[in-house]
Parts: sequence; C-alpha cells; structure tokens
Amino acid sequence: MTKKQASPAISERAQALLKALIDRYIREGEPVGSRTLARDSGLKLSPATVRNVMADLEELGFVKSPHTSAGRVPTVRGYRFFVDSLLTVQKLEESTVAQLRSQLKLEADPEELVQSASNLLSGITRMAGVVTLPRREHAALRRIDFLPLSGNQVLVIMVVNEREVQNRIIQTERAYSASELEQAANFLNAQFAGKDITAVRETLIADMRRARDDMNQMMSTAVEVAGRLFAEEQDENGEGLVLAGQTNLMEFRELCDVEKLRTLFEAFNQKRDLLHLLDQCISAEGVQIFIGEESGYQMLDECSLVTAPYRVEGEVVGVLGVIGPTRMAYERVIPIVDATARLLGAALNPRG
Amino acid sequence: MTKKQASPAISERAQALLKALIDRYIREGEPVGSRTLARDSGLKLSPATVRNVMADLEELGFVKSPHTSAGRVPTVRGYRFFVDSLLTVQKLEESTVAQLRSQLKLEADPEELVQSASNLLSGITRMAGVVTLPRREHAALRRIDFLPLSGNQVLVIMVVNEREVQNRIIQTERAYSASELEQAANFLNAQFAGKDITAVRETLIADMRRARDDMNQMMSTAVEVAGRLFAEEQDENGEGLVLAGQTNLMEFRELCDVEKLRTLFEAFNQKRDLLHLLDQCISAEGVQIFIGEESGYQMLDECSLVTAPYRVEGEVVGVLGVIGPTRMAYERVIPIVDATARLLGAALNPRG
DNA sequence: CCTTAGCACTCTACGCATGGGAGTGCTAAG
DNA sequence: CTTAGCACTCCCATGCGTAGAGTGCTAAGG
Repeated sequence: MTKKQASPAISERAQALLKALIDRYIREGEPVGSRTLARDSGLKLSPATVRNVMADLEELGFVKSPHTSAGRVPTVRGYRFFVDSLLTVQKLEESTVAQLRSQLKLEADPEELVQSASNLLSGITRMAGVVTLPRREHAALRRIDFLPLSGNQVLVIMVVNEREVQNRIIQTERAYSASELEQAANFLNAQFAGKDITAVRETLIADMRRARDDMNQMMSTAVEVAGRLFAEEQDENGEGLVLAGQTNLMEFRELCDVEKLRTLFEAFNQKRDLLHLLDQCISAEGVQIFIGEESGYQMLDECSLVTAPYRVEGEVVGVLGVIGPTRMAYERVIPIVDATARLLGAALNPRG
Repeated sequence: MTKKQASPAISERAQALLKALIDRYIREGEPVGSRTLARDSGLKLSPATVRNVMADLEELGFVKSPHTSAGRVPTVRGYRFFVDSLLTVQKLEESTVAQLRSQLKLEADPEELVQSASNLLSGITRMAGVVTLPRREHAALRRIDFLPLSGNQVLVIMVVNEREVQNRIIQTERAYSASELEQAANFLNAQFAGKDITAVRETLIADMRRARDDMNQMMSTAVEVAGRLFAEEQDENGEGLVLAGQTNLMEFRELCDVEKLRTLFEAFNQKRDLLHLLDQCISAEGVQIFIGEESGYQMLDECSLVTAPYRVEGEVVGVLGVIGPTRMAYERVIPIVDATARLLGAALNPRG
C-alpha cells in the first residue's frame, strides 16, 4: 500500500489493455493497433476508445509507436509494469518438470550438474541459459596435496566440499623437496581437514604474521604454499560461469542484426561483466528480472535476463538464469527458472 | 614430376593471372574484372586477352562469375591450386613472433597454455582460433588417489605427465571404506607410478581377467575403480578443444548472413565434429589446409581451416589452427599457424 | 596463330515515383 | 465518456528507367 501507488493513476481498463497489448506483442512480435486490440482484449470497446487509452499510456511512457502510423509496442517501462503487476505466471506443465528432474542427474559432479542445468534452461526456453558455478562461502577443506614440479613450481591439489577438486600450479620462492611438501600437506590435513576454508585462510594469515621469526620449516612451507593458493582462489575473473544455447538467440527477429549479435556474443565471451551482473542477483530472494537497458550493461540492449539464486543447505551459492529478447514469454520463463534453481540446489546437496 | 601434372595444361601466363586474381580477390573481396586484372597483373596484356584466359580458367573450373556481367571469383578448386602451387608464404614479422613468444608464458599449466594459444591465434589473425588439448599417447601416471563419497561414489584424482590433474566421480558396485581405498591407491602408486598409462590399463585389464576367482579385496578395488576411470578416459566426446575469437568471424562480409552464422556457431558449440576434423590433421606433417566444402563438414561451407600439429618431445600430441572465411590471407595465416604450433609445443615441454 | 580494339548485350544496383494499407489524431455527435 | 467518421501520415512493395561494370564475340592487326 505504501509503495505500490508509484505509477500514477492507471485505470483498471488501461491495465487490462496494456496487458492485452503486451501479451499480443510477445506472441506476434509486431506493433499492435487499436482495431486488433479492441477485438483481442475481451473488453467491449471500439477502436477509437482504445486509441484514447493508448494515447494516455503513451504519455505515461508504457508504450510507444515506432512511427506515426504503426501500432504500439511496449517500452521498457511497460514491460516492467507488466512483469511486476500484470503477469499471471503459468504453472509448469508436468512434462517440463519431468524433463528437468530427469536431466539433472543426481550423481554428477558440480561442474557437470551446472552444465546440464544450463543446457536444460536453454533447451526448454529456446533461449540462452546461464548458470554460475556454486561458490560456497563456507566450504569445508577435505584434503590438500602438494606435488613438486620442476622450476620451483608446486602442484597443489585441493578437495573441498566432499567432491570438488581444485588444482593449481604455483611458483614458489625456492624449490621444495617431495618430503618437505608431504610433511606440509600432512600437517595441513591433520590440522584443518573439515574446517571451513575461510577460517583456514584466516588462521594461516595470522600464523604467517606471528611466526615470522621462529617458524619451523614445515609451517613455513605450508603457509606459503597454501596461502598463495587461497589468495588466487579469490579472484575468479573469468570462468565461473556456464553458458549454453547462445545460438538460440539468433532465431529471434529482433536480434538478427549482425552488429547486435556481435556485441552480444562478445559479452558472452567476456563473461566478466555477465558474472558481475549475476552477482548482483545473488542477494535477491527469488526470481529477478532485468529488462533491456535496466541491467546497466548495454550489451544486453534488447535483451532481458531472468534470474534466480539457488541454494545448497539453505545457503545461496549461485545464480542461474535465462537470457533472451525483451519480447519473451515471461509467464513461461519465470516458473522454469524458478524450478530449475530449486532442482539444481537439490541436486547439489551433498547428501547425494 | 610424377604427380604434379594433375592439372591439365595450364600455362604460365594463366597461372600468373590466376594468382593475381586470387590475390586481388582476397584483398578486396569483390569479383575482379578483366580490366582491373590486366592493370594489376604486371603482365602487359589487354583486357580482351585477359578475358580469353579467363574463359579458359572458367572452363577448367578455377574461377566462376557470380552472374553474367560481374568479374570472376575463385572456386574451391582455384583456391586449392593457389595454395598448393602459387602461394608465396610471407616471412613472419618480428613483432608477431615477439607477440607469440611473450604471450605463451612458459610457467602456465597445459590448459592455460592451450587457452592462450587459441587466444593468440584468433587475436593475430582476427579470425577464430582452435587448439586441441594435448593428448599424449604415452602419458606417465604420476599419482592416483581415491576418496570415498556418499552413495557408492568414489572421487578419483589422477596426476599424469608431471602436471596434469584429472578427476572424476565414479559409481561403484558397493561402498568402499576410506582405508580400503587408501590401500588400493597405495598399491597402484607403488606398482605403477611413472609407468605409461596405456601399459597400466593393459596390465589392469589382464589382471582383471586372471584374478576373477582368487583376487584379494584390495586388488579388486583398485582394478575396478581405476579400470573404470581409464575406460572413461578414452572417449573425449566433447571438450578437449579450446576455441577463441569466434565473434571475429562476424566481421566478414561473406559470413554476415544470420543463417550461416547460426550453423557455424552451432558447430562451434558441438565441438564433436570439429574435434574429429582436427583429429584427421594430426597425422599430417606440417600445415594443412581445408578449403570450404573440402572438409566434408558443410558447417564450414564458406570457411577454410588452416591447421598444424604440435609436438612435445618429438611426439605429436595435438593440433591447432585457424578458422576463417575461404577468402583469407593464406600467405599470412600459414606461417602464423606454423609458428604457433612450434611455440606451443616448446612451451608444453615438461623441462619447463 | 595469338593479341587487340570495338561493339552489342546482359545483369546489377540505385534512385524515384506510385499506390495501397494500416493506423493514427481529431472532431463532432450520441 | 464513448463512438463513428474523416483526413492525414507513414511504411512498404512494386515498377520503371538509368548508369555502370563486365562479358562474349567478331574482325582487324601484328
């Protein structure tokens, strides 16, 4: 009540017409005129009346005409109002749910799961799917191993959260022997196995400061090597995001301009910006929608993004969503994104 | 001498004109007419004479005109003859070599190296780069570890070739305890560390058969688990291929048709077919070129593929290349692909 | 016999005008 | 407030005419 008066004075009838217009436009993709709308809306109104209403809606910025004598198309603002207030979300068909459930096989490792979730999203919606890799703030270290390589390099293998393996090659100040590294690994495993990874990092950093002078060789090795690994762990400036079905977007009339496609696909390749955008959704409770320019990223100019965070054990660990043209069937896409988020969360649950 | 008479009777002059035509067409991208060609070729010929020669070349299938009164463009056959017999490969500029050398930093792990090689190829040629992951027939097993998961699953971590980490979750017949798995791993590490991975596989399969009846528990575990891992190792039906710069292809006039782009990008997403195609090049000695339909894959209809295998310690372990429009500057691309293959091979050398 | 000039012919691309169709805004009447 | 009527605007498909480029052919010249 306090907040929803935002849109100034838009009558029931105008809303109904706006909804009819957007529904129609989403289906057909062409500007819709007063005659069509009068027939379509169900309301018993003449085209002339509809025209009057349209003039109002245009003034308010909900619709616009591409040129003097075309019908009206929704503006971003129109879509916004539509998804916020007018939309009646469809229930998912049984077959869709079944498809989702069956394709998200429980026994896969996280990366595979995320991959198939992305495929599913793109397959079912016929648009582009996007899923961030799960990133748990509270990740339990299960095992860490070091292997010496040539040239002062060390191969670090870390198992977290029961089933995620991370490995990295790091450059060290000096060469370490296999036994030194083994000792270090044993120490870390004994000390920290099962502990939260951020806690481990903090402990190690603290130790590092404290131990400057009287540090035995083993601790020094462990701290240096593991500390560096954790440091690198932080900045995921690239991967961490699985896309699928980008080519589906080429099907849409409104995106068929090569220039648009180019910027869009370049954005997909970068991943950076997309990841940032998705990170913003991680705090939202449920499904969130960015329409066209709302995202702030102009690469998604004529696109919308429908996202939902997904949870493991109640904790939000990632975001998934669908990218498609602004003119998309929101009432169908929203429940799909929502359901997929739930199912992916469930599938990632370590209880297996 | 025995083989090169293949093309029936094509005079020196005709060859010179064909070369001039293709050079020009590659530069300008438009059908080239007799007047232009007469000026361009360096030969002192009138347009009329050139027209006569063109008629011959057209009869032989080296060129064709898009319509009655346009100039001529090369056919696939024309390109083929061009790259086989007419091409004078440019030497690489110093700056390009420097760029290649500096970007392929030696300390990276193989996956990163392959990624940056692909980026380099696409960046320098302004087309799409593609690199297969190195796959050594003779890969030394360095270490193997098993970790029990819930639900009869086992996490297998394997280090091969000093610095490549592979991990996989496998489903087992029954649950194994941590200590069982540790024993199995210890056994395998003791027995097989440093051994060639195919040899390990064969030994294990043999053992499996022989030991059916009097097999102690440990061996059984090891054989089952590791055997399954190696089995899955075989079919890389998907990944194993790193692409870069696909969007560069949108720049080219001849590919700017959305339908073409769609099939092309779908092919990129599949990766399967592309991988097969590249696998065929692995046996070639040096640079190999597929022009248009020659590849046998129609997705590369108006594209060419320039590839070269790369070696580690004398053994061919992968293929890299460039995908671009048929109308590409072969004399520039070929040495780039060649050099990149050499440098990538060198960078992958385990001597670090 | 090969080369060249000349010429008629063909095809594309472009600019321009034309007409139909769709849809609007406005006005005046119900 | 709603509606019918009407003039107006704009897009778009179509057709036409022209300019330009380039060819093939023929006949003359080396």
